[in-house]
Amino acid sequence: MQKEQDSSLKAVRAEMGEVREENKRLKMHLGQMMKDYQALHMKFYDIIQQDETKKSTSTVDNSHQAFEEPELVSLSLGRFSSESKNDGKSKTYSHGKDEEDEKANNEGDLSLRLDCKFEVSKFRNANETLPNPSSPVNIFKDKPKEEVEETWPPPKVLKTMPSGGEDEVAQQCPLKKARVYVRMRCDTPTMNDGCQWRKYGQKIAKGNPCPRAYYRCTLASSCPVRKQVQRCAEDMSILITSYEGTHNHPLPLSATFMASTTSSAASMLLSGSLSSSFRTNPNPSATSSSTSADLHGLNFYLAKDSNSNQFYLHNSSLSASPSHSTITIDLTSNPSSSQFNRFNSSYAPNPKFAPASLNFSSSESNVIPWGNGLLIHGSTSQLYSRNQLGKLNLGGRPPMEHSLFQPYMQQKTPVTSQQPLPDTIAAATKAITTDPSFQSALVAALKSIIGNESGSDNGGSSDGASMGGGDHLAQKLKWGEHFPLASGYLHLSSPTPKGNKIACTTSYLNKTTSANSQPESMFLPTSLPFPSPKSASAFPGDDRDHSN
DNA sequence: CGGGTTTGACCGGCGC
DNA sequence: GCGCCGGTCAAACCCG
Repeated sequence: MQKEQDSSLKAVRAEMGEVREENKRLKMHLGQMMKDYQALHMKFYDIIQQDETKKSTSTVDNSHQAFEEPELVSLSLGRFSSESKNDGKSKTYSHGKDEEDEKANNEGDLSLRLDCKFEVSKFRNANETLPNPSSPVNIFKDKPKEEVEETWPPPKVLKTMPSGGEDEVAQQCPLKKARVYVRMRCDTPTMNDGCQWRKYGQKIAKGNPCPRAYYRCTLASSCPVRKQVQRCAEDMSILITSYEGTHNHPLPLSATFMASTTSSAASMLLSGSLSSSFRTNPNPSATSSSTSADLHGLNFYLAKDSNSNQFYLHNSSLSASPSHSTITIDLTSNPSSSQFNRFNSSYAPNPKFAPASLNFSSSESNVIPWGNGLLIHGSTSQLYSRNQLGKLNLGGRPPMEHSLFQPYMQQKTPVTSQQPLPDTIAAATKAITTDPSFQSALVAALKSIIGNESGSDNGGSSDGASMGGGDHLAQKLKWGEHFPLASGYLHLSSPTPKGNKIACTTSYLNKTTSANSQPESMFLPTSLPFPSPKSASAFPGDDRDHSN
């Protein structure tokens, strides 16, 4: 008995040592990335400022272009193209000095290091020596390689997808399907994701009494994007929407959130961002083995089902199967429910799809102010992921973001806190629900996080008519209308591929915040995100997507 | 009348 | 080969 304890203790210590070593390496990489980031950030500002001054007097379309371009430049993190186009650019993560300091102050926080792991995982191809070989458990060692080869959009989609355009990169490796599931509580039959959808079919899927509705994007006649809407069998209030394909046309801003989210998530899924090292997770609920990790603030908790090769995610994650890759974005704000169980039981009706979830909700999330320009969203619900923080780098131009977030950041919360922080949550909730500036900034931040798929989704692009620079406010209003942050729980994750860091570009933020005189109605806090205003029926059975 | 929805039929993949 | 099942098609229908 004693021997066993000693040996296990030794093992744990050895593991700790390895993790420490890995941490050191990661920190080094982080530092390097920070330098690159700072440099690129400065360059980016210059470019943006030039752009803005150049195009401020242009037509609506041009203004829009000015709006879109910065995203294409600065937010193209985590695209497939980013890797080949500009490795340096891909390093423009949101790691700020504060964050680095914060990490330094949290020596023992493994999650932060894992955060780094994903950061560097992006450069796996370029630098095979990146840390993680000593990782105690690396169940994804093989898996990610598969994922790397996976592609987005799926081949099926490619058949109908017009060549050229911004999907070129994606078309370069048409191998596997990727599907992004979005879970959210929604009373309405379908969430309004900003796109126009035409229903083309409905089926009763096995295992779910609620019919599944099939939609295709009608914003462009040739758009290959399809979505399926289905009520969760176990919780009818949860709407499960799956997206497949990539928009090959400009999207209205209101649609970019979801499009970018799904696209980014899929990209991350397919790009093998999970390839970095993982650690075993002692969570007994894990079916076989489990891992937890963090993708730039996205709490990853994966439980690998050895039988089905499925990865269930506690908080957020993604996975791929040889045939089909799925990722789940959980936007349900249900503090009382067990996400893990949800995913395990009610999710992924089709077992042949390796389900994964990217949970934007957390039972014990907090919004942690983190220094200048960094808004940290973290979850405290994991065993060792509780300090993994989704980071919104709202910095870059300290004065503005600082002033913007100062009031909320002053709701200081210890990063190392292990318990739910009601005060913080309350503060965040209040901030989210009451302060339009904050909301606006969050919109920008979210947009920046997941809007970097604009290359394929044309995130930030517009439907042309109303998306001019002068209509930015209107866009935001629309956006806010479509995407009210739920229940005061703001769960930000950053499903960017290849572990790209989330960065809220200052240009966008500035634009956003500069128009922060918008009325408070910009965000209508509601417990149900993405309500479809026109929706009439409550179930996909009579699921009419009136999001158009 | 045009566009969207409904719904049964059809098709292809997959497992047995 | 057969049946199941998910996904899609397309004619009929509905609605503004």
